[in-house]
Amino acid sequence: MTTAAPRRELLLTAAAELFAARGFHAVGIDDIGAAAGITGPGVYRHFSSKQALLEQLCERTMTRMLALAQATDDLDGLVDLHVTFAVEQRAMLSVWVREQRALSDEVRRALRLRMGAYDKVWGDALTPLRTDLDVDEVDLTVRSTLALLNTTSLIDSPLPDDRRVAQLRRIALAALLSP
Amino acid sequence: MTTAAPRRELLLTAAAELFAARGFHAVGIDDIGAAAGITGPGVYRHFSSKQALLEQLCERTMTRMLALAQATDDLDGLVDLHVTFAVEQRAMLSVWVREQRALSDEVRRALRLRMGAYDKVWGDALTPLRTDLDVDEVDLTVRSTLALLNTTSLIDSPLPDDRRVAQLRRIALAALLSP
DNA sequence: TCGTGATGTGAACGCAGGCTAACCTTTGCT
DNA sequence: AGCAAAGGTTAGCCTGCGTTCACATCACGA
Repeated sequence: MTTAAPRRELLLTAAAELFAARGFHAVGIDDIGAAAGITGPGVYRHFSSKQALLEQLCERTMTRMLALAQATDDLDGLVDLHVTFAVEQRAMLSVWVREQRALSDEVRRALRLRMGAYDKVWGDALTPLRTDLDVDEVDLTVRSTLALLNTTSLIDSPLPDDRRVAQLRRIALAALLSP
Repeated sequence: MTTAAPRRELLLTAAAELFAARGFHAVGIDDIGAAAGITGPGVYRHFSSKQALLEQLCERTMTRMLALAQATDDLDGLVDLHVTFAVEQRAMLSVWVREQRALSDEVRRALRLRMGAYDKVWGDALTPLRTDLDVDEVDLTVRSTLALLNTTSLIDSPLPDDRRVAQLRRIALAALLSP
């Protein structure tokens, strides 16, 4: 018997799946509740609103990613990290990519800031390897590559996960390093 | 004095901008009308519903892109085409990337089919150049690269358009061709 | 000049869906 | 035991917004 996953956790992961599959607006509070084994209004015992749920979701994902990235410092490691994350946390990434605008301005700004810090880690790792590019070009390169990896969450390929990861690593490194 | 743009056109471009900026659900029918110089209900003289408007938008964009791509046959040309398109039609692409799920199943399926045809043009151009990859890997490579270019529409960089285009071309070709 | 179709307007309708209210059970502490 | 807090339930409120209606206006061919 699995250790009782607290309802709050159930709700978060259920919501992530649903948002990823159908989109924030197409998912009702009742759907979220049901997916976690309770009725709609029960959700409000754990989150103050549907938006707040989305915010928690983005917040915690971003925080985790940033922490891991800051503990890594070579580009290879960063690519590995992000690719693995993109494959494992597919749902969360597709939510982040597509539902940002459903967040309050305030929260969105805060998350963008942290996203900027994440980009910076990558930029710092890439800059010494690409002396042929200026700052803005490095930045565009980093952000495009991350966009590639993130949007991957929207693609379903017949490839098994391991080969998918391998191929994505190669593509990402090519995009970053080819002069 | 500019030649009178028919209202229908005005509505389409206005809607594209608005959807891109705020998202389909956050834009009201009144907003769309206002941006084209009429009131909300007036929109229904030209489109049967808000969804139908979105559908037309996606439909026409996809059709244009596919036609252009099929008239091109080398990979360089395709990359040029898509990069240019991504920079010029930023709004449309961001709508396509993020609002697909607001479409009816029927229309979405139809558009996905055409998107598949577009991917295939790229795949056919890439396959002979990447004999080291199998079919599925070629496919993932193509789709990732397209995803990269598409999502670029969401990134704003201080780079002027021409340098942006140049850098994106390089990145895309690297992603496609580096072994 | 009149009739007709195309286009636009303000007012109002209907309803989906997020959220609140009122109430019930269970748990655990004193 | 007994009280409070946590966590669920059903019923219902209420607002926003897509859509419809009834009515003006204009362009224009007969």
